[in-house]
Amino acid sequence: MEDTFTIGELAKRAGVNVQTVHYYERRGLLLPDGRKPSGYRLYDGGSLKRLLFIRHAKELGFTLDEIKALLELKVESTLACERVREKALVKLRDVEKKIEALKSVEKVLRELVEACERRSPTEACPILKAIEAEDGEPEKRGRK
Amino acid sequence: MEDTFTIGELAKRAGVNVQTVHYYERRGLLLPDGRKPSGYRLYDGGSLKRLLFIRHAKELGFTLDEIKALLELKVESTLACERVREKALVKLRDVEKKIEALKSVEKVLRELVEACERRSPTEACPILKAIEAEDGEPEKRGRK
DNA sequence: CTTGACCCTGTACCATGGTACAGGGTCTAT
DNA sequence: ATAGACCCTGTACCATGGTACAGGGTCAAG
Repeated sequence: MEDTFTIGELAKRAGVNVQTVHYYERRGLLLPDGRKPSGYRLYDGGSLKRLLFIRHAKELGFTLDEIKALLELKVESTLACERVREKALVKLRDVEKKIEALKSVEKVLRELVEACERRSPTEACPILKAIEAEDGEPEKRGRK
Repeated sequence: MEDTFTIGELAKRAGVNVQTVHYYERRGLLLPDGRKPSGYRLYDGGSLKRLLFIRHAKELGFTLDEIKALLELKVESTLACERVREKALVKLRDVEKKIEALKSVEKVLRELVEACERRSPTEACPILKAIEAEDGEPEKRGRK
């Protein structure tokens, strides 16, 4: 009936390690529910859920600070849903942007690799040539 | 005809700042072509190309260590092309994997936001519920 | 010949998300 | 009652890619 456990068990159940739980505590994301007289931290099922929440949110690309904010929103639960949705939406736009950026990188890399396969044996490496050439700001030379 | 310039000019032409050039030097990516008697570093057009190469390769998602390896391959140029292609290919697979991971994150976030919009006003926030529920390892309870 | 912009070296610091270690105390099984 | 596994606090360290600052020297213009 005492469904409380030590930090080691909590960590194992959540699939993180003990120092990480300490770290989250330092960062204000997860406080123990109590302490034994010896000073050992005690956690209950709610803590485990919270820790799993942290882990899952991290997988969705939220930073620890963002997760902290989400956890704080949970507390003032009723009005929070709209704000949670907004945060998720912002994160969604973020993720979409990252995907677009990576896709253009992917395209360039793919073209480079293909150019490399097509090259005649005497030519210099087209990948290196291409990376050199690809330019951002022309910036005319001539001293300032 | 002395087409050499100081670190400040090099940095400006490449669009990075001076400390970054120092940093790349510490990391072994870009050494000055010489020094003035005063100790001022001198760079030439080749350095600029090299620095731009670094910048572009970074945009393609290579780390500084990987870029260093590419630059070293350039030196032993002839046989290098195949190895450059392999590195680019590895990076391409990397990028593809990142895109896939982000897409599944995108999907989850999108579903959450949509669920949130559909929810009846009395229900708790479905995003928070979903993040809690989403589980990795069930790991039956009962102490070890 | 002084002022300001630039350069030098060396070191420390930033964020991010942890990991590791030192020097203890506690708990549990044998 | 002692070994080994676990816990405590506090601090330092890791990678990554820089940025900033201190305490100087140099260079060009006016």
